[in-house]
Amino acid sequence: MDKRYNPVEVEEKWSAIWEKRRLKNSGSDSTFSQVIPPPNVTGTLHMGHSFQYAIMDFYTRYHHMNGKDAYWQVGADHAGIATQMVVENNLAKEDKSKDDLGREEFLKEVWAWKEYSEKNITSQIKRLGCSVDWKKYRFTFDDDFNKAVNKAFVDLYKKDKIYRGYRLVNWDPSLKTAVSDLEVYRQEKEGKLWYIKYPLHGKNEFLTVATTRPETMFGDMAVAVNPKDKKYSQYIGEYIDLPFVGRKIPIIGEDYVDASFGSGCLKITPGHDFNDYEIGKKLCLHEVDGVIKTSKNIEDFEPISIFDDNAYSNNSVPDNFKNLDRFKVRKLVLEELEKLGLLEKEEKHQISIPRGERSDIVIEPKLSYQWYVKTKDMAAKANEAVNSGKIKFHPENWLKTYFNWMNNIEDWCISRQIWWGHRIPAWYDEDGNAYVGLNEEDVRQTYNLGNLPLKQDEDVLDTWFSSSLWPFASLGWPEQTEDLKKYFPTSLLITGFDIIFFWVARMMMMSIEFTGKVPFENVYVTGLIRDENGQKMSKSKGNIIDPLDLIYGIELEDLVKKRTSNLMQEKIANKIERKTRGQFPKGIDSYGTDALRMTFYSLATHSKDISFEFGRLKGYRNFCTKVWNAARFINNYSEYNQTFISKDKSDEWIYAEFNKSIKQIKRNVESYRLDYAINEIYEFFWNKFCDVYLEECKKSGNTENLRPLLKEILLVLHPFAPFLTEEIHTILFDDPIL
RNA sequence: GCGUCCAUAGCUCAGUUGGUUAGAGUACCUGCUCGACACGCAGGGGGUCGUUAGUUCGAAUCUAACUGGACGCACCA
Repeated sequence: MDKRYNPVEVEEKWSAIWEKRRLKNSGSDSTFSQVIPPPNVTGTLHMGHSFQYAIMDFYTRYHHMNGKDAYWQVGADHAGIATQMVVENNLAKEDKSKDDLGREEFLKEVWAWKEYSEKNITSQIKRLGCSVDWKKYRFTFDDDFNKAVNKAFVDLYKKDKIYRGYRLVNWDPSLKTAVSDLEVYRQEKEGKLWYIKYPLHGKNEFLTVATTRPETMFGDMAVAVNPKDKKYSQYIGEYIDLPFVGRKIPIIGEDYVDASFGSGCLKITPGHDFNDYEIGKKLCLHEVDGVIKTSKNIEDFEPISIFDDNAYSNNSVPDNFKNLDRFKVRKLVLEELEKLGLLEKEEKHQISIPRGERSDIVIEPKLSYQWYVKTKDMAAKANEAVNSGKIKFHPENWLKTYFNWMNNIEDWCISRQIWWGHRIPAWYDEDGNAYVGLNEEDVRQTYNLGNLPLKQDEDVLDTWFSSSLWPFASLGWPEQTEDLKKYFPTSLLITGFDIIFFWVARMMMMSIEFTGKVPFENVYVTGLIRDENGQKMSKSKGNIIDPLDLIYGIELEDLVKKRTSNLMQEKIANKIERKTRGQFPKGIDSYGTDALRMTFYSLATHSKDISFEFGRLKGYRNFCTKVWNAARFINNYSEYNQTFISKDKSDEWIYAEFNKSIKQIKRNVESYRLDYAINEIYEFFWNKFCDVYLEECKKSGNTENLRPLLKEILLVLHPFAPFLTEEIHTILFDDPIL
């Protein structure tokens, strides 16, 4: 044995062995199962993945060693929008767009990328020593999974839990697709509130409306005032002549209007604002010969849409405002209003702008046909499972976050106007009637359509729709496979708090819907890995650490290159380079996977942000060396007991301490406190076993118990540091642990 | 607006039911090349536990207010 432990060599050896095997306790009637949150095939894995996989692997090995039939389902996610964006960006570098290629050719490109990314990801998972069965690998867009997705869609449709609706959605003008509420974030910003004078019809008077979005005035269909507002209530029933357009729009009374805000008059633009849409719907606003009318018939409701898919003004606006970007329209509208003397004033105003989480572009509410899942009933059932204790959250306080969202859940828009994803299993005839079925043949038979020309829906499903089926579909559903029977519901789900709504809640709803069972019994919600200052790791901040660089180490020049290449803004490269050189003047050392794993466990506290810190990593690398050297020392004694037999006070003491530690560790592991657990074994090994017991043994010469005790310790340590312990165990006992 | 979380050593964090002198890793200081390990050993310094008031025999821990910070949800045009 070398004086220093060389993790890289040892780890490469064992990970190559482990990737070919499958942990099995087939005789056991008690199982432990979990599914991997399938990583997106968008590139490579980051620290957050490594962190969570380290914990998942811990639990898999731990339960396996405790006699359970432990199973960890592995796989990857096709990640619709995210992956499509990566491939589109790659094409853009060659000055090509997806439309140049066409749908079929483009999808070929995406599949090629998927292969590339998948190879990276799987090799990384293997390198971390994850005990998964690679023969059971699943991809959310493989053929069987596609069937499961179609079946889920069709079943929900038949149960009237999926419907198609024409309404306002969050439209991403850069991706040109609808996105769900969750995929929109709000940016707080200082904006402006413009006061615009709207001329009253047949009078030489004006009503002043206040708006943050003057460009949408072409879509105005009413002006609303509060009926209790004495200043304006007399105008209810009169009309406005909408400037530029000449449309006659009614002045209506609406309790929703806050008389004290702005001018107290609110312009109603049902085609471009969610609140206005609701008001417009209530009054069934529609235009007849340049006049907006109200009615009691919901069929009449017809909002005016003034932007196209790119958020450029369309034919519903006057000629000189046509075919312009919405922000240019705004500028022009303000200029023209000014010229007409209709712009009364502008005020500074705090606004929150909706932006697409992927594209960062300002979301434009847009009228369109989309598919929706009715969520209220499903959410109620999921909540019931939580309330009855069938699903437990760890730590529990995440329940509040969960309920906060679930109790106010809205229908889920699941259609996306992109190409990479599960095509919606709906077919249309020439009149636009939709038929839903597993495939075209199924549709023709079910609806008795004969040879009627049919065209499949061009849209694909939200990625989270397929992800929500993952816990059971990855195990074989809708087939009643052995795996499904044995490992479902799964025991544990380990995931970050950031996807409780996106994923955890939706898995719960879908699982109960389709299997009648909860998807998992326990949810261990982890924090998110941040840099050493608690900052989110991102390419643009230049603070990304690749877990592989911690395992293998990296030269400074390579690290600088890695951090400064492919930046969106070239300007920040210098800053990042300086920062990197300052922080890592000698590059990054090689620490090995076990040290990294143990660092992750020690950081797995119950806080939301987890600052990754090199001090810890160094400490655990030192610990690995310590364990190695203790083993090397013990290996020098050729006489030893087969099992631990207490001979003196020192023996009794260490064995009692060891048993205390084992008990603590068990307790901590079961309560999802791996930070306590790792600390316990660390402290026992270093402070008690090495510093005290080993020294006592040297003095007394009673060294026969060292070897059997080390063997026992290695077993306890194994799920924390699998490579190191396997190597030592094999050297000293000529036999691997697992 | 509603809600959640955080503030403890230079740094990053624990503090598991309210109970001795508040802990760990790292960094720092002083000795040690003495046969496992200098990625080590033996010592050491370093904290008014964000502020204030309260509950209590006893508070880092419970309560309230405040200050500073992170985040989630819903939003007034």
